[in-house]
Amino acid sequence: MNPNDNPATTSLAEAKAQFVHLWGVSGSSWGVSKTLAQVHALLLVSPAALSTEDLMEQLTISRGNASMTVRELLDWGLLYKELRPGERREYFVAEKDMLQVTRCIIRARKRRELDQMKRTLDQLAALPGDPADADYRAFHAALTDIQQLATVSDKLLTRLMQAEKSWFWDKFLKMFM
Amino acid sequence: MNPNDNPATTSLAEAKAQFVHLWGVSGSSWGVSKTLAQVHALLLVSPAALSTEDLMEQLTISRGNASMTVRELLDWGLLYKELRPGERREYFVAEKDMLQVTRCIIRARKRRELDQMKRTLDQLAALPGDPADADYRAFHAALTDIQQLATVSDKLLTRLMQAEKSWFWDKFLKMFM
DNA sequence: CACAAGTTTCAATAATTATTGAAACTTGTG
DNA sequence: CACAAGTTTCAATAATTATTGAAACTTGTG
Repeated sequence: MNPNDNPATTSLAEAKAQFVHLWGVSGSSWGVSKTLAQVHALLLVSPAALSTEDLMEQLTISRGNASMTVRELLDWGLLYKELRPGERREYFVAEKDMLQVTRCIIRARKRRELDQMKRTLDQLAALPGDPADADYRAFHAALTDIQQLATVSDKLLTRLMQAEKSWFWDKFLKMFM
Repeated sequence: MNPNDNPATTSLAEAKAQFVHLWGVSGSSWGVSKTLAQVHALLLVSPAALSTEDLMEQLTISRGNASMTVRELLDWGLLYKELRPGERREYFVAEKDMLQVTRCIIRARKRRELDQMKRTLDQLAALPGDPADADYRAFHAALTDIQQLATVSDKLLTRLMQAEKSWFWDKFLKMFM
């Protein structure tokens, strides 16, 4: 009897499939492609490492898509290569520690959403203007506010990224006391 | 002489235009449409309230686009209507307090990115399974981790949203001591 | 070096998302 | 109620982003 025939295993496989599907949907609202989210989800709940071939098959995506997606996830730090001696084929495992996963995601999103904005804000704030002009002062004050906020967010995110589990919980508790 | 001819005013207008442009670019990386970000930016740095007509003209967008975008920003809580007695036309002003703006953005993003995910996670966690199966236990443990993380993020964001300026700075300082 | 077994790139295409613009609607006023 | 002055809706279209799949590349081995 194929082990997938027993009801418990079948329902587990279904649950995993559903997780992959739902993670994909969520991925879209987080601004990453459905495929990226699905590959990540699939590897997160897969006890064994999977090859590009496995991913293509299980998610019915093309070889090119699988390759690019895996490369991006490696870049985020969410996946590791697992090399098997005597095999050309590469296998991938997901980082399973959710604290680490969170750090990687924060890092990637900060880079994409915040760092770029900070650079352009600095540029704008450096533009010259007439301090005697009330309109100019108002504009400059708004810019400064935004910059300050960006700086605070940056610091907060950076701190969260470096956080140890204990630190995180400690501060978190303090925050809500 | 047209006031826009003096150099200081011209450079201010240019700086504002650049701000609107850069906010639009940033908007894309934040997952909102360029137009939404630009309308918001334009109103943020505009001392006076603007009408749909003004927005169409200054950003060269269509009436439909302007209407939908303004409606969405009102929905986020980032814009207010300014009604002028004896005029049919509606004018809009932006919320200028950046702490408020941040709250609105956190609320909207939380709703879009987190709340939906939490619901689906709860659904998945409720799926039955065989506790004797090691694979099932691993899957369930992963789910629980993710749920826990989602809950913590939710609480953190909710707290940030309710934050008073003083509270925010106080906690923020404590956090980095 | 030729070949096998893989991976990566990238132009073409598909899918998705944003925008237009005209028609339908709303609201206040003579 | 007819009209003017606006707003909203939504099907068609444009713009953007993701995906495919075949060709180019890489790497290890006899």
